[in-house]
Amino acid sequence: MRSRRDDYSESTRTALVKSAVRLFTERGYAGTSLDEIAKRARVTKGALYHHFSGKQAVFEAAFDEVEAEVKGRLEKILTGSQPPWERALAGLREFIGSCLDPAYQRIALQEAPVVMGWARWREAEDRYSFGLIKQALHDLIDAGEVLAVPLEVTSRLLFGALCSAATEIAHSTDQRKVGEEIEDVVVRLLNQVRTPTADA
Amino acid sequence: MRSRRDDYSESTRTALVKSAVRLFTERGYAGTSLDEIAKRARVTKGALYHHFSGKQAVFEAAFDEVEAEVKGRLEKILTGSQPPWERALAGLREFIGSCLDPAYQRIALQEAPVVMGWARWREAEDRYSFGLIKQALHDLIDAGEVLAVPLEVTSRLLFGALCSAATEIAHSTDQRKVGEEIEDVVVRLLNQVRTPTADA
DNA sequence: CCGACCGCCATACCGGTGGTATGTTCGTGC
DNA sequence: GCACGAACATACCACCGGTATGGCGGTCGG
Repeated sequence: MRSRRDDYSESTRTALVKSAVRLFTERGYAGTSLDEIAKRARVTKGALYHHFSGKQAVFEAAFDEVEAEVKGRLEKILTGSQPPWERALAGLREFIGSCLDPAYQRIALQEAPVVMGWARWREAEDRYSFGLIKQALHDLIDAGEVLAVPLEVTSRLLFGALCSAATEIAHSTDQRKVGEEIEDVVVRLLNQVRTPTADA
Repeated sequence: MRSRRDDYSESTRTALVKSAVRLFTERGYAGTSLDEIAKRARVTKGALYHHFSGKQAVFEAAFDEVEAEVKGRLEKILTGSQPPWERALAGLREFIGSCLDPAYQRIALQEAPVVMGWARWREAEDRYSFGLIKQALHDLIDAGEVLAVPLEVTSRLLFGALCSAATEIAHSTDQRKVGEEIEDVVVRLLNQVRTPTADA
Protein backbone atom coordinates (compact mmCIF):
# COMPACT_ATOMS: atom_id res chain seq x y z
CA MET A 1 0.00 0.00 0.00
CA ARG A 2 1.42 3.28 -1.08
CA SER A 3 1.41 5.60 1.87
CA ARG A 4 0.48 9.25 1.99
CA ARG A 5 4.04 10.12 2.92
CA ASP A 6 5.34 8.50 -0.22
CA ASP A 7 3.13 10.82 -2.23
CA TYR A 8 4.48 13.84 -0.41
CA SER A 9 8.05 12.71 -0.81
CA GLU A 10 7.75 12.03 -4.52
CA SER A 11 5.96 15.30 -5.02
CA THR A 12 8.74 17.35 -3.48
CA ARG A 13 11.34 15.36 -5.37
CA THR A 14 9.75 16.01 -8.73
CA ALA A 15 9.27 19.65 -7.74
CA LEU A 16 12.97 19.87 -7.05
CA VAL A 17 13.83 18.29 -10.38
CA LYS A 18 11.49 20.60 -12.28
CA SER A 19 12.98 23.56 -10.48
CA ALA A 20 16.49 22.36 -11.28
CA VAL A 21 15.70 21.88 -14.96
CA ARG A 22 14.34 25.37 -15.20
CA LEU A 23 17.16 27.11 -13.34
CA PHE A 24 19.94 25.11 -14.98
CA THR A 25 18.44 25.98 -18.34
CA GLU A 26 18.23 29.68 -17.55
CA ARG A 27 21.44 30.29 -15.62
CA GLY A 28 23.54 27.18 -16.14
CA TYR A 29 25.01 24.82 -13.58
CA ALA A 30 27.56 27.16 -12.05
CA GLY A 31 25.15 30.07 -12.06
CA THR A 32 22.43 28.48 -9.95
CA SER A 33 22.67 27.83 -6.24
CA LEU A 34 21.05 24.99 -4.37
CA ASP A 35 19.17 27.52 -2.25
CA GLU A 36 17.51 28.88 -5.38
CA ILE A 37 16.54 25.44 -6.57
CA ALA A 38 15.08 24.62 -3.18
CA LYS A 39 13.35 27.98 -2.88
CA ARG A 40 11.58 27.56 -6.22
CA ALA A 41 10.35 24.17 -5.06
CA ARG A 42 9.18 25.84 -1.81
CA VAL A 43 11.47 23.78 0.38
CA THR A 44 14.88 24.31 1.96
CA LYS A 45 18.31 22.94 1.22
CA GLY A 46 17.75 20.33 3.88
CA ALA A 47 14.98 18.74 1.84
CA LEU A 48 17.17 18.82 -1.23
CA TYR A 49 20.00 17.03 0.53
CA HIS A 50 17.55 14.45 1.78
CA HIS A 51 16.61 13.50 -1.78
CA PHE A 52 19.95 14.00 -3.49
CA SER A 53 23.53 13.37 -2.47
CA GLY A 54 24.72 16.73 -3.76
CA LYS A 55 24.60 19.27 -6.56
CA GLN A 56 25.93 16.84 -9.14
CA ALA A 57 23.17 14.37 -8.31
CA VAL A 58 20.56 17.11 -8.77
CA PHE A 59 22.04 17.90 -12.14
CA GLU A 60 21.99 14.28 -13.22
CA ALA A 61 18.35 14.02 -12.22
CA ALA A 62 17.61 17.05 -14.36
CA PHE A 63 19.68 15.48 -17.14
CA ASP A 64 17.69 12.24 -16.96
CA GLU A 65 14.47 14.24 -17.02
CA VAL A 66 15.16 16.05 -20.28
CA GLU A 67 16.83 13.05 -21.89
CA ALA A 68 13.94 10.74 -21.12
CA GLU A 69 11.56 13.21 -22.74
CA VAL A 70 13.52 13.29 -26.00
CA LYS A 71 14.13 9.55 -25.96
CA GLY A 72 10.44 8.86 -25.66
CA ARG A 73 9.55 10.90 -28.72
CA LEU A 74 12.44 9.50 -30.75
CA GLU A 75 11.66 5.91 -29.88
CA LYS A 76 8.09 6.27 -31.02
CA ILE A 77 9.26 7.37 -34.44
CA LEU A 78 12.13 4.93 -34.91
CA THR A 79 9.98 1.91 -34.06
CA GLY A 80 7.23 2.94 -36.44
CA SER A 81 5.95 0.92 -39.37
CA GLN A 82 7.40 3.05 -42.16
CA PRO A 83 10.29 1.76 -44.28
CA PRO A 84 13.72 2.13 -42.62
CA TRP A 85 14.89 5.04 -44.73
CA GLU A 86 11.79 7.11 -44.05
CA ARG A 87 11.93 6.28 -40.37
CA ALA A 88 15.52 7.48 -40.23
CA LEU A 89 14.64 10.73 -41.95
CA ALA A 90 11.72 11.32 -39.62
CA GLY A 91 13.95 10.57 -36.65
CA LEU A 92 16.52 13.00 -37.95
CA ARG A 93 13.93 15.72 -38.20
CA GLU A 94 12.60 14.93 -34.74
CA PHE A 95 16.06 15.00 -33.17
CA ILE A 96 16.88 18.37 -34.69
CA GLY A 97 13.58 19.64 -33.36
CA SER A 98 14.38 18.32 -29.91
CA CYS A 99 17.73 20.08 -29.92
CA LEU A 100 15.88 23.37 -30.23
CA ASP A 101 14.45 22.89 -26.75
CA PRO A 102 16.61 25.19 -24.58
CA ALA A 103 16.56 22.73 -21.69
CA TYR A 104 17.81 19.81 -23.77
CA GLN A 105 20.24 22.06 -25.57
CA ARG A 106 21.94 23.48 -22.52
CA ILE A 107 21.61 20.72 -19.94
CA ALA A 108 22.04 17.56 -21.98
CA LEU A 109 24.29 18.72 -24.78
CA GLN A 110 26.28 21.68 -23.54
CA GLU A 111 26.83 21.39 -19.80
CA ALA A 112 26.45 17.68 -19.13
CA PRO A 113 29.85 16.68 -20.55
CA VAL A 114 31.50 19.33 -18.38
CA VAL A 115 29.49 18.77 -15.21
CA MET A 116 29.27 14.99 -15.30
CA GLY A 117 32.61 14.45 -16.96
CA TRP A 118 32.95 13.23 -20.51
CA ALA A 119 33.17 9.53 -19.71
CA ARG A 120 30.05 9.47 -17.56
CA TRP A 121 28.18 11.63 -20.07
CA ARG A 122 29.07 9.31 -22.91
CA GLU A 123 27.98 6.33 -20.86
CA ALA A 124 24.63 7.98 -20.16
CA GLU A 125 24.14 9.10 -23.75
CA ASP A 126 24.49 5.51 -24.87
CA ARG A 127 21.20 4.86 -23.10
CA TYR A 128 19.49 7.95 -24.53
CA SER A 129 19.46 9.86 -27.79
CA PHE A 130 22.93 8.90 -28.96
CA GLY A 131 22.12 5.27 -28.41
CA LEU A 132 19.01 5.61 -30.53
CA ILE A 133 20.90 7.32 -33.33
CA LYS A 134 23.49 4.58 -33.30
CA GLN A 135 20.74 2.01 -33.36
CA ALA A 136 19.03 3.73 -36.28
CA LEU A 137 22.25 3.80 -38.26
CA HIS A 138 22.81 0.16 -37.40
CA ASP A 139 19.37 -0.70 -38.72
CA LEU A 140 20.05 1.17 -41.94
CA ILE A 141 23.26 -0.74 -42.50
CA ASP A 142 21.56 -3.99 -41.56
CA ALA A 143 18.77 -3.34 -44.04
CA GLY A 144 21.36 -2.66 -46.71
CA GLU A 145 20.15 0.89 -47.10
CA VAL A 146 23.54 2.49 -46.61
CA LEU A 147 27.10 1.33 -47.16
CA ALA A 148 28.90 -0.42 -44.35
CA VAL A 149 30.72 2.17 -42.25
CA PRO A 150 32.39 1.94 -38.84
CA LEU A 151 29.30 2.20 -36.65
CA GLU A 152 30.69 3.81 -33.53
CA VAL A 153 32.71 6.59 -35.10
CA THR A 154 30.16 7.34 -37.79
CA SER A 155 27.42 7.67 -35.18
CA ARG A 156 29.70 9.95 -33.22
CA LEU A 157 30.37 12.07 -36.30
CA LEU A 158 26.67 12.29 -37.08
CA PHE A 159 25.73 13.04 -33.47
CA GLY A 160 28.34 15.75 -33.10
CA ALA A 161 27.40 17.34 -36.39
CA LEU A 162 23.71 17.39 -35.51
CA CYS A 163 24.23 18.80 -32.02
CA SER A 164 26.52 21.50 -33.27
CA ALA A 165 24.21 22.38 -36.10
CA ALA A 166 21.16 22.35 -33.88
CA THR A 167 22.82 24.85 -31.56
CA GLU A 168 23.40 27.03 -34.59
CA ILE A 169 19.71 26.81 -35.43
CA ALA A 170 18.64 27.60 -31.90
CA HIS A 171 20.67 30.82 -31.82
CA SER A 172 19.86 32.00 -35.33
CA THR A 173 17.24 34.60 -36.04
CA ASP A 174 15.66 32.68 -38.89
CA GLN A 175 15.40 29.22 -37.35
CA ARG A 176 13.25 27.83 -40.15
CA LYS A 177 15.68 28.74 -42.90
CA VAL A 178 18.80 27.47 -41.12
CA GLY A 179 16.96 24.32 -40.11
CA GLU A 180 16.03 23.55 -43.67
CA GLU A 181 19.57 24.20 -44.87
CA ILE A 182 20.97 21.77 -42.34
CA GLU A 183 18.40 19.12 -43.10
CA ASP A 184 19.15 19.58 -46.78
CA VAL A 185 22.91 19.17 -46.39
CA VAL A 186 22.60 16.18 -44.07
CA VAL A 187 20.14 14.43 -46.35
CA ARG A 188 22.38 15.06 -49.34
CA LEU A 189 25.32 13.56 -47.50
CA LEU A 190 23.29 10.58 -46.36
CA ASN A 191 21.98 10.02 -49.87
CA GLN A 192 25.57 9.87 -51.06
CA VAL A 193 26.37 6.93 -48.81
CA ARG A 194 23.10 5.25 -49.68
CA THR A 195 23.51 1.98 -51.50
CA PRO A 196 22.80 2.30 -55.24
CA THR A 197 20.38 -0.63 -55.12
CA ALA A 198 17.90 1.24 -52.94
CA ASP A 199 15.10 3.03 -54.72
CA ALA A 200 14.97 6.81 -54.94
CA MET B 1 62.52 51.86 -24.78
CA ARG B 2 61.17 48.73 -23.20
CA SER B 3 61.67 48.93 -19.47
CA ARG B 4 62.85 46.26 -17.11
CA ARG B 5 59.51 46.38 -15.33
CA ASP B 6 57.70 45.55 -18.55
CA ASP B 7 59.78 42.40 -18.80
CA TYR B 8 58.89 41.40 -15.28
CA SER B 9 55.24 42.14 -15.80
CA GLU B 10 54.98 40.18 -19.02
CA SER B 11 56.89 37.31 -17.49
CA THR B 12 54.50 36.92 -14.59
CA ARG B 13 51.53 37.28 -16.91
CA THR B 14 52.68 34.50 -19.19
CA ALA B 15 53.53 32.41 -16.14
CA LEU B 16 49.97 32.88 -14.94
CA VAL B 17 48.57 31.91 -18.32
CA LYS B 18 50.75 28.81 -18.56
CA SER B 19 49.71 27.85 -15.05
CA ALA B 20 46.06 28.39 -15.92
CA VAL B 21 46.29 26.29 -19.09
CA ARG B 22 47.83 23.43 -17.17
CA LEU B 23 45.40 23.48 -14.25
CA PHE B 24 42.30 24.05 -16.37
CA THR B 25 43.37 21.11 -18.51
CA GLU B 26 43.88 18.83 -15.54
CA ARG B 27 41.02 19.81 -13.25
CA GLY B 28 38.69 21.90 -15.36
CA TYR B 29 37.44 25.42 -14.80
CA ALA B 30 35.28 24.78 -11.76
CA GLY B 31 37.83 22.49 -10.18
CA THR B 32 40.73 24.92 -10.08
CA SER B 33 40.99 27.86 -7.71
CA LEU B 34 42.67 31.16 -8.42
CA ASP B 35 44.96 30.58 -5.47
CA GLU B 36 46.26 27.41 -7.12
CA ILE B 37 46.86 29.18 -10.41
CA ALA B 38 48.72 31.96 -8.64
CA LYS B 39 50.67 29.55 -6.46
CA ARG B 40 51.93 27.59 -9.45
CA ALA B 41 53.09 30.84 -11.00
CA ARG B 42 54.80 31.68 -7.70
CA VAL B 43 52.71 34.78 -7.09
CA THR B 44 49.60 35.59 -5.09
CA LYS B 45 46.03 36.28 -6.03
CA GLY B 46 46.79 39.99 -5.87
CA ALA B 47 49.13 39.70 -8.83
CA LEU B 48 46.56 37.69 -10.72
CA TYR B 49 43.89 40.32 -10.19
CA HIS B 50 46.32 42.98 -11.32
CA HIS B 51 46.69 41.29 -14.71
CA PHE B 52 43.18 39.95 -15.14
CA SER B 53 39.75 41.25 -14.27
CA GLY B 54 38.61 37.94 -12.85
CA LYS B 55 38.50 34.17 -13.28
CA GLN B 56 36.68 34.37 -16.60
CA ALA B 57 39.39 36.66 -17.99
CA VAL B 58 42.07 34.19 -16.92
CA PHE B 59 40.19 31.44 -18.69
CA GLU B 60 39.87 33.48 -21.87
CA ALA B 61 43.59 34.14 -21.81
CA ALA B 62 44.21 30.41 -21.53
CA PHE B 63 41.69 29.88 -24.32
CA ASP B 64 43.50 32.34 -26.58
CA GLU B 65 46.77 30.64 -25.78
CA VAL B 66 45.75 27.17 -26.91
CA GLU B 67 43.70 28.46 -29.84
CA ALA B 68 46.56 30.56 -31.19
CA GLU B 69 48.81 27.53 -31.11
CA VAL B 70 46.44 25.43 -33.20
CA LYS B 71 45.63 28.30 -35.52
CA GLY B 72 49.31 28.85 -36.28
CA ARG B 73 49.87 25.26 -37.34
CA LEU B 74 46.65 25.12 -39.35
CA GLU B 75 47.35 28.37 -41.17
CA LYS B 76 50.75 27.16 -42.29
CA ILE B 77 49.17 24.15 -43.94
CA LEU B 78 46.14 25.82 -45.48
CA THR B 79 48.21 28.56 -47.11
CA GLY B 80 50.68 26.09 -48.60
CA SER B 81 51.43 25.63 -52.26
CA GLN B 82 49.71 22.28 -52.74
CA PRO B 83 46.50 22.00 -54.76
CA PRO B 84 43.34 22.98 -52.81
CA TRP B 85 42.07 19.47 -52.29
CA GLU B 86 45.35 18.18 -50.88
CA ARG B 87 45.66 21.24 -48.68
CA ALA B 88 42.20 20.60 -47.29
CA LEU B 89 43.01 16.97 -46.57
CA ALA B 90 46.24 17.90 -44.83
CA GLY B 91 44.41 20.53 -42.83
CA LEU B 92 41.81 17.99 -41.84
CA ARG B 93 44.49 15.64 -40.59
CA GLU B 94 46.22 18.42 -38.73
CA PHE B 95 43.02 19.56 -37.03
CA ILE B 96 42.17 16.08 -35.85
CA GLY B 97 45.69 15.83 -34.50
CA SER B 98 45.30 19.13 -32.67
CA CYS B 99 42.09 17.96 -31.07
CA LEU B 100 44.05 15.18 -29.41
CA ASP B 101 45.94 17.74 -27.34
CA PRO B 102 44.23 17.54 -23.93
CA ALA B 103 44.55 21.28 -23.40
CA TYR B 104 42.86 22.16 -26.67
CA GLN B 105 40.33 19.42 -26.18
CA ARG B 106 39.16 20.43 -22.75
CA ILE B 107 39.69 24.19 -22.68
CA ALA B 108 38.81 25.26 -26.20
CA LEU B 109 36.27 22.64 -27.20
CA GLN B 110 34.63 21.34 -24.06
CA GLU B 111 34.59 24.03 -21.40
CA ALA B 112 34.84 27.25 -23.39
CA PRO B 113 31.23 27.24 -24.62
CA VAL B 114 30.04 26.76 -21.05
CA VAL B 115 32.44 29.15 -19.34
CA MET B 116 32.44 31.93 -21.92
CA GLY B 117 28.87 31.43 -23.04
CA TRP B 118 27.99 30.03 -26.42
CA ALA B 119 27.66 33.37 -28.22
CA ARG B 120 31.05 34.65 -27.09
CA TRP B 121 32.67 31.29 -27.82
CA ARG B 122 31.28 31.23 -31.32
CA GLU B 123 32.47 34.77 -31.90
CA ALA B 124 35.96 33.82 -30.77
CA GLU B 125 36.01 30.60 -32.77
CA ASP B 126 35.32 32.59 -35.91
CA ARG B 127 38.78 34.08 -35.48
CA TYR B 128 40.44 30.74 -34.76
CA SER B 129 40.12 27.16 -35.94
CA PHE B 130 36.49 27.27 -36.96
CA GLY B 131 37.19 30.36 -39.04
CA LEU B 132 39.98 28.53 -40.82
CA ILE B 133 37.82 25.50 -41.52
CA LYS B 134 35.11 27.72 -42.92
CA GLN B 135 37.70 29.48 -45.05
CA ALA B 136 39.08 26.20 -46.32
CA LEU B 137 35.62 25.00 -47.31
CA HIS B 138 34.97 28.34 -48.99
CA ASP B 139 38.16 27.95 -50.99
CA LEU B 140 37.17 24.45 -52.06
CA ILE B 141 33.81 25.68 -53.29
CA ASP B 142 35.45 28.67 -54.95
CA ALA B 143 37.90 26.42 -56.75
CA GLY B 144 35.01 24.28 -57.94
CA GLU B 145 36.34 21.28 -56.06
CA VAL B 146 33.14 20.57 -54.19
CA LEU B 147 29.50 21.26 -54.85
CA ALA B 148 28.01 24.52 -53.66
CA VAL B 149 26.64 24.04 -50.17
CA PRO B 150 25.42 26.53 -47.56
CA LEU B 151 28.79 27.63 -46.19
CA GLU B 152 27.92 28.53 -42.62
CA VAL B 153 25.86 25.51 -41.69
CA THR B 154 28.06 23.05 -43.54
CA SER B 155 31.14 24.38 -41.76
CA ARG B 156 29.27 24.06 -38.50
CA LEU B 157 28.31 20.47 -39.30
CA LEU B 158 31.87 19.62 -40.23
CA PHE B 159 33.34 21.34 -37.20
CA GLY B 160 30.94 19.69 -34.79
CA ALA B 161 31.51 16.28 -36.32
CA LEU B 162 35.27 16.63 -36.15
CA CYS B 163 35.31 17.89 -32.56
CA SER B 164 33.01 15.14 -31.41
CA ALA B 165 34.97 12.51 -33.24
CA ALA B 166 38.29 13.83 -32.01
CA THR B 167 37.08 13.55 -28.44
CA GLU B 168 36.21 9.96 -29.18
CA ILE B 169 39.73 9.37 -30.45
CA ALA B 170 41.30 11.05 -27.46
CA HIS B 171 39.47 8.77 -25.03
CA SER B 172 39.85 5.54 -26.96
CA THR B 173 42.48 2.98 -26.13
CA ASP B 174 43.57 2.49 -29.73
CA GLN B 175 43.85 6.08 -30.89
CA ARG B 176 45.50 5.20 -34.19
CA LYS B 177 42.77 2.82 -35.29
CA VAL B 178 39.87 5.11 -34.37
CA GLY B 179 41.66 8.05 -35.94
CA GLU B 180 42.06 6.23 -39.22
CA GLU B 181 38.44 5.16 -39.19
CA ILE B 182 37.28 8.71 -38.71
CA GLU B 183 39.57 10.09 -41.36
CA ASP B 184 38.35 7.37 -43.70
CA VAL B 185 34.67 8.13 -43.15
CA VAL B 186 35.13 11.88 -43.44
CA VAL B 187 37.16 11.59 -46.62
CA ARG B 188 34.57 9.25 -48.12
CA LEU B 189 31.84 11.75 -47.33
CA LEU B 190 33.85 14.63 -48.71
CA ASN B 191 34.64 12.69 -51.86
CA GLN B 192 30.92 12.21 -52.35
CA VAL B 193 30.28 15.94 -52.51
CA ARG B 194 33.29 16.47 -54.71
CA THR B 195 32.48 17.73 -58.16
CA PRO B 196 32.64 15.01 -60.81
CA THR B 197 34.91 17.14 -63.00
CA ALA B 198 37.75 17.08 -60.48
CA ASP B 199 40.34 14.39 -61.04
CA ALA B 200 40.61 11.36 -58.77
C1' DC C 1 -6.64 4.53 20.37
C1' DC C 2 -1.92 5.64 21.40
C1' DG C 3 2.73 6.04 21.85
C1' DA C 4 7.28 4.88 20.17
C1' DC C 5 9.56 5.18 15.93
C1' DC C 6 11.42 6.99 11.80
C1' DG C 7 11.28 9.18 7.43
C1' DC C 8 11.01 13.91 5.82
C1' DC C 9 12.49 18.24 6.16
C1' DA C 10 14.22 22.82 8.59
C1' DT C 11 17.95 25.35 10.99
C1' DA C 12 22.57 26.35 12.20
C1' DC C 13 27.05 26.12 11.10
C1' DC C 14 31.74 25.32 8.67
C1' DG C 15 35.44 25.52 5.02
C1' DG C 16 36.65 27.17 0.80
C1' DT C 17 36.50 30.34 -3.05
C1' DG C 18 35.82 34.49 -6.04
C1' DG C 19 36.15 39.15 -5.47
C1' DT C 20 37.55 43.75 -3.18
C1' DA C 21 40.04 47.08 -0.51
C1' DT C 22 44.12 48.45 1.31
C1' DG C 23 49.01 48.26 2.27
C1' DT C 24 53.90 47.74 0.54
C1' DT C 25 57.86 47.54 -2.51
C1' DC C 26 60.69 48.87 -6.14
C1' DG C 27 61.80 50.37 -10.76
C1' DT C 28 61.35 54.72 -13.44
C1' DG C 29 61.62 59.43 -14.87
C1' DC C 30 62.38 64.13 -13.61
C1' DG D 1 67.75 61.19 -5.05
C1' DC D 2 63.13 61.72 -4.68
C1' DA D 3 58.40 61.59 -5.63
C1' DC D 4 55.35 58.85 -8.24
C1' DG D 5 53.00 54.99 -9.80
C1' DA D 6 52.98 50.36 -11.56
C1' DA D 7 53.38 45.71 -9.79
C1' DC D 8 52.49 43.09 -6.55
C1' DA D 9 51.17 41.21 -1.33
C1' DT D 10 47.92 41.00 2.61
C1' DA D 11 43.56 41.19 4.91
C1' DC D 12 39.02 40.83 4.60
C1' DC D 13 34.06 40.00 3.01
C1' DA D 14 29.99 37.56 0.87
C1' DC D 15 28.36 33.61 -0.92
C1' DC D 16 27.85 28.80 -1.73
C1' DG D 17 28.31 23.68 -1.32
C1' DG D 18 28.26 20.52 2.16
C1' DT D 19 27.42 18.63 7.08
C1' DA D 20 25.46 18.11 11.64
C1' DT D 21 21.71 18.47 14.42
C1' DG D 22 16.99 19.33 15.82
C1' DG D 23 11.99 18.77 15.35
C1' DC D 24 7.51 17.73 13.26
C1' DG D 25 4.24 14.57 11.70
C1' DG D 26 2.70 10.43 9.31
C1' DT D 27 3.02 5.25 10.22
C1' DC D 28 2.33 1.07 12.55
C1' DG D 29 2.38 -2.43 16.16
C1' DG D 30 -0.08 -3.12 20.50
